[in-house]
Amino acid sequence: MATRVRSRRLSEPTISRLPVYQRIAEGFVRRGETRIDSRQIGELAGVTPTTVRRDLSGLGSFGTRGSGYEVAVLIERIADALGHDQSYDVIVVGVGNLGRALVNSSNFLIRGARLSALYDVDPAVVGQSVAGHVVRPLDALVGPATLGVICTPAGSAQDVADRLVGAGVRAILNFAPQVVSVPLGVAVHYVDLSIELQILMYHVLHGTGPLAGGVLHSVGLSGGSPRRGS
Amino acid sequence: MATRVRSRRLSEPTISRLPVYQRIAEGFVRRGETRIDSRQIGELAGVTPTTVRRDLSGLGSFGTRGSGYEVAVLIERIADALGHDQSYDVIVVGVGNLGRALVNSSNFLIRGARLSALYDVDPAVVGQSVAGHVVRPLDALVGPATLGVICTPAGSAQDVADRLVGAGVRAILNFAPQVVSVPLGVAVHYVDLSIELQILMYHVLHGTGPLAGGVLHSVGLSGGSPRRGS
DNA sequence: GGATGTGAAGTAGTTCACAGCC
DNA sequence: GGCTGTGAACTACTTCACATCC
Repeated sequence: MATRVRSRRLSEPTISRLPVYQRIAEGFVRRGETRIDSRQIGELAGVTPTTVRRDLSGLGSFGTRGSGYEVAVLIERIADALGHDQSYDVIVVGVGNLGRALVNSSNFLIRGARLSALYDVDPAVVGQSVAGHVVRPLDALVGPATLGVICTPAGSAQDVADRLVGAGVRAILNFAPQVVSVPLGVAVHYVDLSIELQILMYHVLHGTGPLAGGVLHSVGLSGGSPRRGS
Repeated sequence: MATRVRSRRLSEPTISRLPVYQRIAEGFVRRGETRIDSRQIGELAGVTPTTVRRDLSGLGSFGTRGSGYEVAVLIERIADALGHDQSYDVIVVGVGNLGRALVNSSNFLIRGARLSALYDVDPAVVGQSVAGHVVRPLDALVGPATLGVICTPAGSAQDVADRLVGAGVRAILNFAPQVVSVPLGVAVHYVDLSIELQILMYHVLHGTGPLAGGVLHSVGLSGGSPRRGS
């Protein structure tokens, strides 16, 4: 059952905004609201109402002219588009400060994500129990898992990425400040803390306030050389 | 001395890639290389050579036709554009798992960023010494500082943002899963871990491999209603 | 020859403006 | 009246293709 198409392909910015809309809708549910309109969503998400409507129109036409969207349906549709009915296994490699913080964070492993195993190279860390999992040695890394998280230093990132791909991982979230190369078909996203700070400082220095704040969205290019297919 | 214009306004995607190029160039320096070309940078950064050249052309014309860029000059120019000669104070609010991990991370506070103070509401945490700073109570939050980092739960994020702005902070990095509203002129970037996972899962489910990976960059809209621009 | 720097073309995303429906 | 959904216009970013210079 490959699900009925699960809506057509959405753009990257749209995909990154849908979870925000969904969170807003959940807030409405919690407050007992039953309907929401694009202006309200936009206000809370920091985007224009038009953008909200354009984003949602990609999920099919389920709003009501004159009165907005039913929150329950909205949540449902976004969950469906994002595949929240699926659950999936997450491997975390690198159990230092950051790795530990992530697996213990209440914001991290939600909506179907399930921690499958933790790995590290450091013999002092291997064998420890973290978030209910015994940390295993990196050499023991095996699948299956859907998603891998890299929390190692930059120098190990490529090696870890290769191992993750070898274990069948289809997507990687990389916290190491290092671009990694992966085969086509594997998605990689980067969270680079020092770069975020540098970007913000650029705005401070150049007074780029006008278009301040923002809902996160990420973009990017690949591993292998982008053209000439790899 | 407002520095001579510091090059013209760069696009958001360009700004987010420059630190990556710089890191690559520093790797070359470390290996004793003295020159680098756009193809090499692009390969390692995961973007096309054209994009690299377009990005760098915004910093002025300092390459040499036929042989690329001198690494030392490249690093210099990027540092100049990004304001790396400035140092600035960072306040971190919320000293839970994540806040702790950040301030202890070697990737976080670099290139001019200087930890100025840590705050928390939890009396059990206040008074503790973390990363060489005694955690202070949130009510004692005062400036001056340039940049604030929010590592609190979502519910406190807006309150903390208001306090940070009150303390004179010009830019905020928000790890709480909550869009915050700030005055025009204050930049906010979001790092939302669960959203990153959800985006990756979307790609896994839809087999969006072709244009895989990606250097993170975030954007967004602000606080006030986005239209009616000022 | 070889790589930069950049007009011109192409592609993606956002915003406008309004027809359509409740 | 009010708000959705969407063609059309616009803006932003990327990629092509090549003149230019070492």
